[in-house]
Amino acid sequence: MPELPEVETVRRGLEARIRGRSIESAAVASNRVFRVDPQWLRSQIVGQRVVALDRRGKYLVIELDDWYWVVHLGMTGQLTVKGKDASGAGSDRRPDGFTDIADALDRHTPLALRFSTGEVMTFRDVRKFGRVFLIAKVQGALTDLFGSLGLEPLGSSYCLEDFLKKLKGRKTRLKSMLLNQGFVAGVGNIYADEALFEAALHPARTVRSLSRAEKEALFRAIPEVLEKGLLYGGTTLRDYVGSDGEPGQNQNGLRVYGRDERACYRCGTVIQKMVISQRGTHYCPTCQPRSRKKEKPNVVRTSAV
DNA sequence: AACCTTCCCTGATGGC
DNA sequence: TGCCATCAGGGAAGGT
Repeated sequence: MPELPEVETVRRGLEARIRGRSIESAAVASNRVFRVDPQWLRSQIVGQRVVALDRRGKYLVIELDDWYWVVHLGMTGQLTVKGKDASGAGSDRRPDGFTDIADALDRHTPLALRFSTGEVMTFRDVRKFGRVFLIAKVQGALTDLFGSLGLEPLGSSYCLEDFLKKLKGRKTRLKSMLLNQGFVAGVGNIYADEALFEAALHPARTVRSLSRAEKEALFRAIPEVLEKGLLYGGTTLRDYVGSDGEPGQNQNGLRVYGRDERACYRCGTVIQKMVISQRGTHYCPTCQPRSRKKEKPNVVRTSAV
């Protein structure tokens, strides 16, 4: 599930591989991921150069000469680049393995393009929860798309004052708040659970039940778990791969997500799973008590690590 | 306005 | 072996 660390890993990979390159040819197939007419998109991006790669929350922004080409990977989206010598070259084939760029399309791959240098980039999305936009580069062009997004947790703009302002007057549960991109952009189901564990907060607690110290703990925990995910190249549970096609490694470092019925690394208690906002939610009932922590927390340590 | 629920979509998985 | 139900979840849309 591509969340901020996964999207940022893809962005960095693309930065190294396609920035400055020109799109020589492209193929698109009708697919619900396109939020613009796919043939129109194709006609507009061919001949354009990749000027920059940016990210806002879970959105990847591929800046072309005249367009912002915005991609959201949804649940299973994969944006990968293969070098010109990456696949078996037949006698009648291009060095990249495709006679025609349209040959790179398949049932789950509605978009493929070739750069002037020979690399081929494809967008694959099995479950079609991804989205592709093409927006003209004019002042405020991305406001419609990004205007409602919340704080950017890894940016220098991320500050406690704004965070507290966002939480003010809210009654929603912590897990729901973290999943809502209007509070903090880029957190998804996995990192929400990890952040709540890191902050020692029960996911079903409400925003208004938090003490000042607890809000500060959550404020700090969010970028902490995202940075860790980024350090390990993202979390791969099933579909996620970076732009090089390689999975991430952060799944090995998760503290609670997917660990229900196993022992908490911190205290040994069995990790529980519940559903909040229709999402599987994992937590340690000892480390993340539902009622507010006592003045003198008495954490029992039954196992190391 | 704030908050919650439903729905989209497909492959993997488990029960029988 | 095959068939069917269930599960996973980001975010838009609809409901309260």
